[in-house]
Amino acid sequence: MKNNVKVARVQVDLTQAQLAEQVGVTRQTISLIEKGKYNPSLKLCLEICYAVHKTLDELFWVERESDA
Amino acid sequence: MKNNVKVARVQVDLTQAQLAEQVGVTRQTISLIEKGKYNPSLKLCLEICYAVHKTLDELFWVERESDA
DNA sequence: GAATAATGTAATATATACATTACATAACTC
DNA sequence: GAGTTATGTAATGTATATATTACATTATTC
Repeated sequence: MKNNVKVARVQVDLTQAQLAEQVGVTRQTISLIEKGKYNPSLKLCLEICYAVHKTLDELFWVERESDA
Repeated sequence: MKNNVKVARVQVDLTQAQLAEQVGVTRQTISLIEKGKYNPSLKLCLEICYAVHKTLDELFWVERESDA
């Protein structure tokens, strides 16, 4: 679950803790999402988008892996 | 969790069952997502995007509700 | 370089996405 | 209108996203 949350968060000058509070989750959840270790819910993805002023595609889009 | 999955699915001429099989979930899951009763995971959202040839923003973006 | 802030991460608990099974209704075809 | 296909949805079980608590490590600041 690679994504661009960390870069976008730093761009708007928020710490993990601040972003977490804005979107209503814990700091640990933000950390794990940035590390790609969680598969976040759509709702949480949208909240993060709003907080850092980006769209879903900008933060979370990944091209399909070439078919097996 | 309003979204545009149903319209996009019909455009590529897939039934709920066919889409479900392509993305690796059950038909019930697709039905509930289309009905807006599930908050799907990012991974599943991406799989659906690939199957119907749309992006996250096209299928799942919703503007932030005006702040309270 | 000590104090503080920011981040990584582990252990355990809880909520919920999703599966499974099943049945009911709606729409389409003969 | 009977048979089939597509869809809605309920009950129960399982996997996992997320919370909570806690501690360690890595900047940053004085």
